[in-house]
Amino acid sequence: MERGMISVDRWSEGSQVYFLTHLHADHTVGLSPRWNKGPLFCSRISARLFHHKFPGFDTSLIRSLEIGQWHSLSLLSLSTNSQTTVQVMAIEANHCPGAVMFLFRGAFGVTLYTGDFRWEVTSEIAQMGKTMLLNALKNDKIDTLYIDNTYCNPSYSFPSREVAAQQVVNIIDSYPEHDIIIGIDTLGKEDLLLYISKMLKVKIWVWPERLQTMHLLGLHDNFTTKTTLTRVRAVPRYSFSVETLEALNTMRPTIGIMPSGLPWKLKKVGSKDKSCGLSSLNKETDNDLHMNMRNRYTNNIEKHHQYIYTVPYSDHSCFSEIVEFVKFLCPNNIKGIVSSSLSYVDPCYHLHNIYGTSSLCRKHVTKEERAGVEGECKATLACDGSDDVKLKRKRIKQYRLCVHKTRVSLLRRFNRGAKITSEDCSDD
DNA sequence: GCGATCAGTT
DNA sequence: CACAACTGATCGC
Repeated sequence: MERGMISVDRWSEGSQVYFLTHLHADHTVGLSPRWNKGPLFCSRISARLFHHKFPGFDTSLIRSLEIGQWHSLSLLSLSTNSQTTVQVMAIEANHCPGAVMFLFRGAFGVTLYTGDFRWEVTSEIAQMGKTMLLNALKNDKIDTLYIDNTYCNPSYSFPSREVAAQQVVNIIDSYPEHDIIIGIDTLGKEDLLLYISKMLKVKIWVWPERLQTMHLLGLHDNFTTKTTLTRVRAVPRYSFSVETLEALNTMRPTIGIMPSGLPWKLKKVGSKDKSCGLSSLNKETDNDLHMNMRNRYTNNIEKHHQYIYTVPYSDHSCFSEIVEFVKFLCPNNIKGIVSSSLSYVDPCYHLHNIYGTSSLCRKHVTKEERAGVEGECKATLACDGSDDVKLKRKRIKQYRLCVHKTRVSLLRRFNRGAKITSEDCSDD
């Protein structure tokens, strides 16, 4: 962020202080148990989870910040070569447990780094965040907003997580005799699982390592590692596939649910019929009754495979929420955090029209628009050669028999728990 | 043998 | 297709 001074979710360059918004893997690239470049600031929950993710990490480096309170840091200003005070406040990001935004105030002005965040107008937590931001900013304007632009494109639109969670419950309800598999990551979507657990009055199976995380979050009462106790299981997303579901269905009727903000477009022409075959499942007996029920409960939910539903449950803001957020803050400059997505091409391009209604910011916008166009050109240029690059990069694959698992993968497996794909893992 | 990076997956 | 978040392979030291 501030070169040589402050890094947020960046761990390789040299800074005086480091900030972690949350513990998802794409924000901890470069962090390891041996990392020791300087003090690391994060929320209290992230601090608690930190040792679980990086056992052996030098705990004296970790500083947990109280959410909603200003903290002062004395840093060396590289431009004036003298000590300068920077204030920072952690603000609830409403993304995953422990996730926060960081609001900085210093000689460089006011900067807000959102990390990943969800700005759900209906959610109390987002309202708290809003109040917190208002109180913190008072009359100050944000000079630079680093924003989670993951879904910063008008085509991304999805309901609140409350609504999506109910959709999930409805799906499960409509398959009373089925096992249910839900794809999740190592952190996040706990609220969805809790909602399911409470509404259906069942515990939810998670893999052993995930149960430890639940313990650390104080949520373990609603979870178990005993398969016999429940028909609802949350499994690692990377072990969730069509093949997995088909394999499971040879043993027990099983439905997979993938909570995701992605707008899955079901393209299969004429897929909703006998072409799906229903294979060996004896579903057809009660088909009519249940199909009617399912249709009623699950309209506008994507069933993109015979056994798989995707539900628009997202921990990132949808486009309209991003617009709301930017309108609310009206920052002088906007920078997208996510650089890989299409939306990065011009995070401000999609936003510029909202400035049209807000003359206060107009002059800053034109600057941003220019930046956006520039970025777009660069992206286009990069794309021109992409096929070539891809061809060059595409190496001849050597299909060695890899009996040998690397130490890294074994360690990762050990740390995260084995990749659980089915009905194994008896008890804790 | 390690971290860093690439490739591939849902 | 897209994305985030992940695993596993490979590269370079």
